[in-house]
Amino acid sequence: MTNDARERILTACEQTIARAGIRGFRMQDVASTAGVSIGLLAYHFGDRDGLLQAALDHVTERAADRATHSADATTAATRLAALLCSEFGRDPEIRAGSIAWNELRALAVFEPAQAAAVARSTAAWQRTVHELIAEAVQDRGGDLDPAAAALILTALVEGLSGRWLTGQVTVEEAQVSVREAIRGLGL
Amino acid sequence: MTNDARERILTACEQTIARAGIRGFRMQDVASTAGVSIGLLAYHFGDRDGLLQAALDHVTERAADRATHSADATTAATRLAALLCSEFGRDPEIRAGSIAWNELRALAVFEPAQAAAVARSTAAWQRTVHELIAEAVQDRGGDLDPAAAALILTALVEGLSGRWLTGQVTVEEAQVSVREAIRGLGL
DNA sequence: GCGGCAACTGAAACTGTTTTCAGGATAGGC
DNA sequence: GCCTATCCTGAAAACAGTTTCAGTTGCCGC
Repeated sequence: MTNDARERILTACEQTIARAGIRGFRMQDVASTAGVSIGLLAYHFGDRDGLLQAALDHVTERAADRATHSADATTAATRLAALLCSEFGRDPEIRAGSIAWNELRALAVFEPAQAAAVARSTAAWQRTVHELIAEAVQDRGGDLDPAAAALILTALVEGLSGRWLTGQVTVEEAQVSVREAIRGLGL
Repeated sequence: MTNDARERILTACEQTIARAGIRGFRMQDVASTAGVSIGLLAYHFGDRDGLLQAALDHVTERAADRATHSADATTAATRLAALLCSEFGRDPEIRAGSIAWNELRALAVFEPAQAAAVARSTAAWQRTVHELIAEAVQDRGGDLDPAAAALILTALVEGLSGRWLTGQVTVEEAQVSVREAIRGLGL
Protein backbone atom coordinates (compact mmCIF):
# COMPACT_ATOMS: atom_id res chain seq x y z
CA MET A 1 0.00 0.00 0.00
CA THR A 2 2.87 2.34 0.72
CA ASN A 3 4.17 2.49 -2.80
CA ASP A 4 0.64 2.62 -4.05
CA ALA A 5 -0.03 5.75 -1.99
CA ARG A 6 3.27 7.36 -3.00
CA GLU A 7 2.54 6.72 -6.64
CA ARG A 8 -0.99 8.03 -6.32
CA ILE A 9 0.30 11.19 -4.66
CA LEU A 10 2.87 11.81 -7.39
CA THR A 11 0.26 11.27 -10.09
CA ALA A 12 -2.04 13.67 -8.26
CA CYS A 13 0.81 16.19 -8.18
CA GLU A 14 1.20 16.00 -11.92
CA GLN A 15 -2.51 16.50 -12.46
CA THR A 16 -2.50 19.43 -10.08
CA ILE A 17 0.46 21.06 -11.79
CA ALA A 18 -1.15 20.52 -15.18
CA ARG A 19 -4.41 22.04 -13.94
CA ALA A 20 -3.12 25.02 -12.04
CA GLY A 21 0.62 25.36 -12.51
CA ILE A 22 3.21 25.41 -9.78
CA ARG A 23 1.86 28.73 -8.61
CA GLY A 24 -1.57 27.22 -8.06
CA PHE A 25 -0.19 24.05 -6.52
CA ARG A 26 -1.93 23.44 -3.15
CA MET A 27 -1.02 20.54 -0.91
CA GLN A 28 -4.69 20.19 -0.03
CA ASP A 29 -5.61 19.77 -3.69
CA VAL A 30 -3.00 17.09 -4.11
CA ALA A 31 -4.21 15.24 -1.02
CA SER A 32 -7.84 15.39 -2.13
CA THR A 33 -7.03 14.28 -5.67
CA ALA A 34 -4.95 11.39 -4.37
CA GLY A 35 -7.61 10.53 -1.81
CA VAL A 36 -5.26 10.75 1.16
CA SER A 37 -4.89 13.09 4.12
CA ILE A 38 -2.67 16.10 3.95
CA GLY A 39 -0.55 14.69 6.73
CA LEU A 40 0.50 11.80 4.53
CA LEU A 41 2.17 14.15 2.11
CA ALA A 42 4.42 15.36 4.87
CA TYR A 43 4.97 11.80 6.07
CA HIS A 44 6.28 10.68 2.69
CA PHE A 45 7.85 13.78 1.23
CA GLY A 46 8.71 16.04 4.13
CA ASP A 47 7.45 19.42 3.08
CA ARG A 48 6.01 21.20 0.09
CA ASP A 49 9.39 21.58 -1.56
CA GLY A 50 10.19 17.92 -1.11
CA LEU A 51 6.88 16.95 -2.65
CA LEU A 52 7.35 19.29 -5.57
CA GLN A 53 10.87 18.04 -6.09
CA ALA A 54 9.75 14.41 -6.12
CA ALA A 55 6.91 15.22 -8.50
CA LEU A 56 9.19 17.06 -10.89
CA ASP A 57 11.75 14.26 -10.83
CA HIS A 58 8.90 11.91 -11.64
CA VAL A 59 7.86 14.06 -14.59
CA THR A 60 11.33 14.42 -16.07
CA GLU A 61 11.98 10.71 -15.61
CA ARG A 62 8.93 9.79 -17.61
CA ALA A 63 9.72 12.43 -20.22
CA ALA A 64 13.18 10.92 -20.63
CA ASP A 65 11.60 7.49 -21.07
CA ARG A 66 9.32 8.79 -23.78
CA ALA A 67 12.24 10.39 -25.63
CA THR A 68 14.15 7.11 -25.61
CA HIS A 69 11.38 4.75 -26.69
CA SER A 70 10.25 6.34 -29.92
CA ALA A 71 12.94 5.04 -32.25
CA ASP A 72 11.88 2.62 -34.95
CA ALA A 73 11.29 4.69 -38.07
CA THR A 74 13.41 4.19 -41.17
CA THR A 75 15.85 7.04 -41.77
CA ALA A 76 17.58 9.13 -39.15
CA ALA A 77 15.87 12.26 -40.45
CA THR A 78 12.46 10.63 -40.10
CA ARG A 79 13.23 9.50 -36.57
CA LEU A 80 14.44 13.00 -35.75
CA ALA A 81 11.20 14.53 -36.99
CA ALA A 82 9.17 11.96 -35.08
CA LEU A 83 11.07 12.58 -31.86
CA LEU A 84 10.71 16.34 -32.04
CA CYS A 85 7.07 16.23 -33.12
CA SER A 86 6.19 13.86 -30.27
CA GLU A 87 6.36 16.88 -27.97
CA PHE A 88 3.04 18.03 -29.41
CA GLY A 89 -0.17 16.05 -29.43
CA ARG A 90 -3.79 15.93 -28.39
CA ASP A 91 -3.16 13.24 -25.77
CA PRO A 92 -3.83 14.84 -22.35
CA GLU A 93 -0.74 13.17 -20.96
CA ILE A 94 1.48 14.87 -23.49
CA ARG A 95 -0.11 18.18 -22.72
CA ALA A 96 0.17 17.66 -18.97
CA GLY A 97 3.82 16.69 -19.30
CA SER A 98 4.47 19.71 -21.44
CA ILE A 99 2.78 22.03 -18.96
CA ALA A 100 4.74 20.57 -16.08
CA TRP A 101 7.93 20.96 -18.05
CA ASN A 102 7.03 24.54 -18.95
CA GLU A 103 6.40 25.40 -15.30
CA LEU A 104 9.58 23.70 -14.25
CA ARG A 105 11.59 25.72 -16.72
CA ALA A 106 10.03 28.97 -15.48
CA LEU A 107 10.76 27.95 -11.90
CA ALA A 108 14.36 27.16 -12.78
CA VAL A 109 15.08 30.83 -13.47
CA PHE A 110 14.86 31.46 -9.72
CA GLU A 111 15.83 28.12 -8.19
CA PRO A 112 19.35 26.90 -8.88
CA ALA A 113 18.44 23.37 -7.76
CA GLN A 114 15.70 23.18 -10.35
CA ALA A 115 17.94 24.79 -12.92
CA ALA A 116 20.46 21.98 -12.54
CA ALA A 117 17.79 19.31 -13.00
CA VAL A 118 16.35 21.10 -16.02
CA ALA A 119 19.78 21.52 -17.55
CA ARG A 120 20.65 17.86 -17.09
CA SER A 121 17.41 16.71 -18.62
CA THR A 122 17.61 19.15 -21.51
CA ALA A 123 21.19 18.15 -22.22
CA ALA A 124 20.23 14.48 -22.45
CA TRP A 125 17.44 15.25 -24.89
CA GLN A 126 19.67 17.52 -26.95
CA ARG A 127 22.31 14.80 -27.08
CA THR A 128 19.80 12.36 -28.54
CA VAL A 129 18.86 14.93 -31.15
CA HIS A 130 22.53 15.61 -31.82
CA GLU A 131 23.19 11.94 -32.55
CA LEU A 132 20.25 11.65 -34.89
CA ILE A 133 21.41 14.71 -36.78
CA ALA A 134 24.94 13.38 -37.06
CA GLU A 135 23.53 10.19 -38.50
CA ALA A 136 21.33 12.08 -40.95
CA VAL A 137 24.22 14.26 -42.06
CA GLN A 138 26.25 11.14 -42.83
CA ASP A 139 23.37 9.90 -45.00
CA ARG A 140 23.01 13.08 -47.01
CA GLY A 141 26.25 14.95 -46.70
CA GLY A 142 26.33 18.70 -46.03
CA ASP A 143 28.31 21.22 -44.05
CA LEU A 144 25.96 21.34 -41.05
CA ASP A 145 27.35 21.39 -37.51
CA PRO A 146 25.24 18.77 -35.68
CA ALA A 147 25.75 20.35 -32.26
CA ALA A 148 24.59 23.77 -33.43
CA ALA A 149 21.64 22.27 -35.26
CA ALA A 150 20.64 20.27 -32.19
CA LEU A 151 20.57 23.43 -30.09
CA ILE A 152 18.48 25.23 -32.68
CA LEU A 153 15.97 22.44 -33.09
CA THR A 154 15.49 21.69 -29.41
CA ALA A 155 15.18 25.38 -28.53
CA LEU A 156 12.70 25.77 -31.38
CA VAL A 157 10.59 22.94 -29.99
CA GLU A 158 10.60 24.58 -26.56
CA GLY A 159 9.55 27.88 -28.06
CA LEU A 160 6.79 26.27 -30.09
CA SER A 161 5.70 24.39 -27.01
CA GLY A 162 5.08 27.69 -25.24
CA ARG A 163 3.05 28.90 -28.20
CA TRP A 164 1.05 25.71 -28.29
CA LEU A 165 0.24 25.72 -24.56
CA THR A 166 -0.99 29.30 -24.74
CA GLY A 167 -3.19 28.52 -27.73
CA GLN A 168 -1.19 30.56 -30.21
CA VAL A 169 -0.52 27.65 -32.56
CA THR A 170 -2.17 24.27 -33.08
CA VAL A 171 -0.49 20.90 -32.78
CA GLU A 172 -0.36 20.65 -36.58
CA GLU A 173 1.15 24.10 -37.05
CA ALA A 174 3.84 23.33 -34.51
CA GLN A 175 4.69 20.03 -36.16
CA VAL A 176 4.78 21.58 -39.61
CA SER A 177 7.14 24.26 -38.31
CA VAL A 178 9.46 21.64 -36.87
CA ARG A 179 9.57 19.70 -40.14
CA GLU A 180 10.15 22.89 -42.09
CA ALA A 181 13.03 23.85 -39.83
CA ILE A 182 14.58 20.40 -40.26
CA ARG A 183 14.27 20.78 -43.99
CA GLY A 184 15.64 24.34 -43.82
CA LEU A 185 18.75 23.05 -42.08
CA GLY A 186 19.28 20.69 -45.00
CA LEU A 187 18.31 17.34 -43.53
CA MET B 1 3.37 63.42 -8.11
CA THR B 2 0.59 60.96 -8.79
CA ASN B 3 1.91 59.76 -12.10
CA ASP B 4 5.37 59.79 -10.66
CA ALA B 5 4.32 57.41 -7.91
CA ARG B 6 2.35 55.19 -10.25
CA GLU B 7 5.30 54.95 -12.59
CA ARG B 8 7.71 54.22 -9.77
CA ILE B 9 5.41 51.48 -8.51
CA LEU B 10 5.18 49.85 -11.92
CA THR B 11 8.93 49.99 -12.34
CA ALA B 12 9.33 48.47 -8.89
CA CYS B 13 6.93 45.71 -9.94
CA GLU B 14 9.09 44.85 -12.91
CA GLN B 15 12.18 44.70 -10.76
CA THR B 16 10.39 42.53 -8.24
CA ILE B 17 9.13 40.13 -10.91
CA ALA B 18 12.60 39.95 -12.40
CA ARG B 19 14.11 39.24 -9.00
CA ALA B 20 11.68 36.69 -7.64
CA GLY B 21 9.16 35.74 -10.30
CA ILE B 22 5.42 36.13 -10.04
CA ARG B 23 5.20 33.52 -7.29
CA GLY B 24 7.75 35.44 -5.25
CA PHE B 25 6.04 38.74 -5.93
CA ARG B 26 5.27 40.47 -2.58
CA MET B 27 3.33 43.71 -2.36
CA GLN B 28 5.57 44.75 0.51
CA ASP B 29 8.68 44.31 -1.66
CA VAL B 30 7.14 46.44 -4.35
CA ALA B 31 6.19 49.15 -1.88
CA SER B 32 9.67 49.19 -0.33
CA THR B 33 11.40 49.23 -3.70
CA ALA B 34 9.20 52.06 -4.91
CA GLY B 35 9.63 53.89 -1.62
CA VAL B 36 5.91 54.15 -0.93
CA SER B 37 3.54 52.64 1.60
CA ILE B 38 1.76 49.41 0.94
CA GLY B 39 -1.56 51.22 1.20
CA LEU B 40 -0.73 53.27 -1.86
CA LEU B 41 -0.60 50.16 -4.00
CA ALA B 42 -4.18 49.43 -3.10
CA TYR B 43 -5.12 53.07 -3.60
CA HIS B 44 -3.84 53.09 -7.18
CA PHE B 45 -4.32 49.54 -8.34
CA GLY B 46 -7.01 48.00 -6.17
CA ASP B 47 -5.61 44.66 -5.22
CA ARG B 48 -2.71 42.36 -5.95
CA ASP B 49 -4.22 41.15 -9.20
CA GLY B 50 -4.88 44.67 -10.39
CA LEU B 51 -1.30 45.64 -9.66
CA LEU B 52 0.08 42.59 -11.41
CA GLN B 53 -2.17 43.21 -14.39
CA ALA B 54 -1.03 46.82 -14.68
CA ALA B 55 2.60 45.80 -14.32
CA LEU B 56 2.31 43.18 -17.04
CA ASP B 57 0.56 45.59 -19.39
CA HIS B 58 3.42 47.98 -18.73
CA VAL B 59 5.96 45.29 -19.59
CA THR B 60 4.33 44.27 -22.85
CA GLU B 61 3.86 47.90 -23.84
CA ARG B 62 7.54 48.64 -23.42
CA ALA B 63 8.52 45.40 -25.14
CA ALA B 64 6.42 46.43 -28.13
CA ASP B 65 8.13 49.82 -28.17
CA ARG B 66 11.56 48.23 -28.16
CA ALA B 67 10.66 45.94 -31.05
CA THR B 68 9.53 48.91 -33.14
CA HIS B 69 12.40 51.31 -32.50
CA SER B 70 15.45 49.30 -33.49
CA ALA B 71 15.43 49.70 -37.25
CA ASP B 72 18.27 51.56 -38.94
CA ALA B 73 20.77 48.95 -40.18
CA THR B 74 21.48 48.50 -43.87
CA THR B 75 19.90 45.38 -45.33
CA ALA B 76 16.67 43.77 -44.23
CA ALA B 77 18.51 40.59 -43.26
CA THR B 78 20.87 42.59 -41.03
CA ARG B 79 18.01 44.41 -39.39
CA LEU B 80 16.25 41.10 -38.86
CA ALA B 81 19.29 39.62 -37.14
CA ALA B 82 19.69 42.75 -35.01
CA LEU B 83 16.04 42.72 -33.96
CA LEU B 84 16.08 39.06 -32.97
CA CYS B 85 19.47 39.25 -31.25
CA SER B 86 18.36 42.28 -29.24
CA GLU B 87 16.39 39.89 -27.06
CA PHE B 88 19.66 38.75 -25.52
CA GLY B 89 22.18 40.97 -23.79
CA ARG B 90 24.09 41.68 -20.62
CA ASP B 91 22.09 44.83 -19.90
CA PRO B 92 20.08 44.16 -16.71
CA GLU B 93 17.05 45.78 -18.28
CA ILE B 94 17.02 43.32 -21.13
CA ARG B 95 17.33 40.45 -18.74
CA ALA B 96 14.62 41.82 -16.47
CA GLY B 97 12.29 42.32 -19.41
CA SER B 98 13.01 38.83 -20.62
CA ILE B 99 12.34 37.32 -17.20
CA ALA B 100 9.10 39.23 -16.85
CA TRP B 101 8.05 38.07 -20.30
CA ASN B 102 8.98 34.50 -19.47
CA GLU B 103 6.87 34.60 -16.31
CA LEU B 104 4.01 36.20 -18.15
CA ARG B 105 4.05 33.47 -20.77
CA ALA B 106 4.01 30.75 -18.10
CA LEU B 107 1.13 32.51 -16.38
CA ALA B 108 -0.79 32.71 -19.65
CA VAL B 109 -1.16 28.94 -19.79
CA PHE B 110 -3.65 29.19 -16.92
CA GLU B 111 -5.09 32.67 -17.29
CA PRO B 112 -7.05 33.37 -20.46
CA ALA B 113 -6.86 37.13 -19.89
CA GLN B 114 -3.05 36.98 -19.85
CA ALA B 115 -3.06 34.60 -22.79
CA ALA B 116 -4.88 37.17 -24.91
CA ALA B 117 -2.41 39.90 -24.01
CA VAL B 118 0.56 37.63 -24.69
CA ALA B 119 -0.91 36.51 -28.00
CA ARG B 120 -1.51 40.07 -29.14
CA SER B 121 1.97 41.16 -28.25
CA THR B 122 3.61 38.11 -29.80
CA ALA B 123 1.61 38.54 -32.98
CA ALA B 124 2.79 42.14 -33.34
CA TRP B 125 6.41 41.11 -32.92
CA GLN B 126 6.01 38.23 -35.35
CA ARG B 127 4.44 40.57 -37.89
CA THR B 128 7.48 42.85 -37.72
CA VAL B 129 9.72 39.84 -38.27
CA HIS B 130 7.49 38.68 -41.10
CA GLU B 131 7.83 42.01 -42.90
CA LEU B 132 11.60 42.04 -42.56
CA ILE B 133 11.77 38.51 -43.95
CA ALA B 134 9.53 39.41 -46.88
CA GLU B 135 11.86 42.31 -47.63
CA ALA B 136 14.93 40.11 -47.36
CA VAL B 137 13.41 37.47 -49.61
CA GLN B 138 12.78 40.14 -52.25
CA ASP B 139 16.45 41.09 -52.06
CA ARG B 140 17.81 37.60 -52.46
CA GLY B 141 15.04 35.54 -54.01
CA GLY B 142 14.20 32.04 -52.80
CA ASP B 143 11.18 29.88 -52.18
CA LEU B 144 10.81 30.68 -48.48
CA ASP B 145 7.38 31.31 -47.00
CA PRO B 146 7.89 34.46 -44.90
CA ALA B 147 5.03 33.68 -42.51
CA ALA B 148 6.34 30.21 -41.72
CA ALA B 149 9.87 31.52 -41.31
CA ALA B 150 8.66 34.27 -38.97
CA LEU B 151 6.98 31.70 -36.74
CA ILE B 152 10.09 29.55 -36.69
CA LEU B 153 12.45 32.41 -35.89
CA THR B 154 10.33 34.02 -33.19
CA ALA B 155 9.61 30.67 -31.52
CA LEU B 156 13.32 29.89 -31.69
CA VAL B 157 14.15 33.15 -29.96
CA GLU B 158 11.63 32.36 -27.21
CA GLY B 159 13.11 28.90 -26.75
CA LEU B 160 16.65 30.26 -26.64
CA SER B 161 15.50 32.90 -24.21
CA GLY B 162 14.44 30.16 -21.79
CA ARG B 163 17.81 28.49 -22.17
CA TRP B 164 19.60 31.75 -21.58
CA LEU B 165 17.64 32.69 -18.47
CA THR B 166 18.31 29.31 -16.92
CA GLY B 167 22.01 29.56 -17.65
CA GLN B 168 22.09 26.82 -20.26
CA VAL B 169 23.50 29.03 -22.99
CA THR B 170 25.36 32.35 -23.03
CA VAL B 171 24.27 35.52 -24.75
CA GLU B 172 26.79 34.87 -27.50
CA GLU B 173 25.70 31.28 -28.08
CA ALA B 174 22.09 32.35 -28.34
CA GLN B 175 22.91 35.09 -30.82
CA VAL B 176 25.07 32.78 -32.91
CA SER B 177 22.23 30.27 -33.02
CA VAL B 178 19.80 32.91 -34.21
CA ARG B 179 22.15 34.03 -36.98
CA GLU B 180 22.78 30.45 -37.99
CA ALA B 181 19.07 29.76 -38.19
CA ILE B 182 18.57 32.85 -40.34
CA ARG B 183 21.33 31.65 -42.62
CA GLY B 184 19.88 28.12 -42.60
CA LEU B 185 16.58 29.47 -43.84
CA GLY B 186 18.41 31.04 -46.76
CA LEU B 187 18.43 34.73 -45.85
C1' DG C 1 -2.96 -11.43 22.60
C1' DC C 2 0.79 -8.41 23.12
C1' DG C 3 4.39 -5.16 21.81
C1' DG C 4 6.07 -2.55 18.36
C1' DC C 5 6.30 -0.48 14.02
C1' DA C 6 4.93 1.75 9.73
C1' DA C 7 1.21 4.00 7.40
C1' DC C 8 -2.00 7.19 8.00
C1' DT C 9 -5.41 11.02 9.76
C1' DG C 10 -7.06 15.84 10.50
C1' DA C 11 -7.54 19.64 13.50
C1' DA C 12 -4.82 23.11 15.58
C1' DA C 13 -0.87 26.05 15.52
C1' DC C 14 1.84 28.65 12.88
C1' DT C 15 3.75 31.53 9.10
C1' DG C 16 3.56 34.71 5.66
C1' DT C 17 0.79 37.92 2.79
C1' DT C 18 -2.92 40.75 1.46
C1' DT C 19 -6.65 43.83 2.41
C1' DT C 20 -8.84 47.26 5.03
C1' DC C 21 -9.40 51.45 7.28
C1' DA C 22 -9.09 55.56 10.19
C1' DG C 23 -6.64 59.17 9.71
C1' DG C 24 -2.50 62.61 8.27
C1' DA C 25 -0.41 65.71 4.84
C1' DT C 26 -0.56 68.73 0.91
C1' DA C 27 -2.33 71.61 -2.72
C1' DG C 28 -5.87 74.35 -4.98
C1' DG C 29 -10.14 76.95 -5.13
C1' DC C 30 -12.98 80.21 -2.83
C1' DG D 1 -7.85 81.37 6.42
C1' DC D 2 -11.02 77.58 5.59
C1' DC D 3 -12.87 73.77 2.87
C1' DT D 4 -12.41 69.95 -0.04
C1' DA D 5 -10.32 66.57 -2.85
C1' DT D 6 -6.49 63.85 -3.70
C1' DC D 7 -2.60 61.45 -2.40
C1' DC D 8 -0.69 58.90 0.87
C1' DT D 9 0.49 56.18 5.46
C1' DG D 10 1.01 52.00 8.43
C1' DA D 11 -0.89 49.20 11.97
C1' DA D 12 -4.52 45.95 12.65
C1' DA D 13 -7.58 42.48 10.91
C1' DA D 14 -8.53 39.00 7.73
C1' DC D 15 -6.99 35.42 4.94
C1' DA D 16 -4.50 31.55 2.69
C1' DG D 17 -1.56 27.98 2.99
C1' DT D 18 1.80 24.87 5.28
C1' DT D 19 3.56 22.35 9.04
C1' DT D 20 3.13 19.90 13.20
C1' DC D 21 1.67 16.47 16.25
C1' DA D 22 -1.10 13.61 19.24
C1' DG D 23 -3.55 9.93 18.20
C1' DT D 24 -5.77 5.88 15.22
C1' DT D 25 -5.47 1.83 12.45
C1' DG D 26 -3.84 -2.43 10.98
C1' DC D 27 -0.17 -5.60 10.28
C1' DC D 28 3.62 -8.75 11.66
C1' DG D 29 6.66 -11.36 14.61
C1' DC D 30 6.80 -13.36 18.92
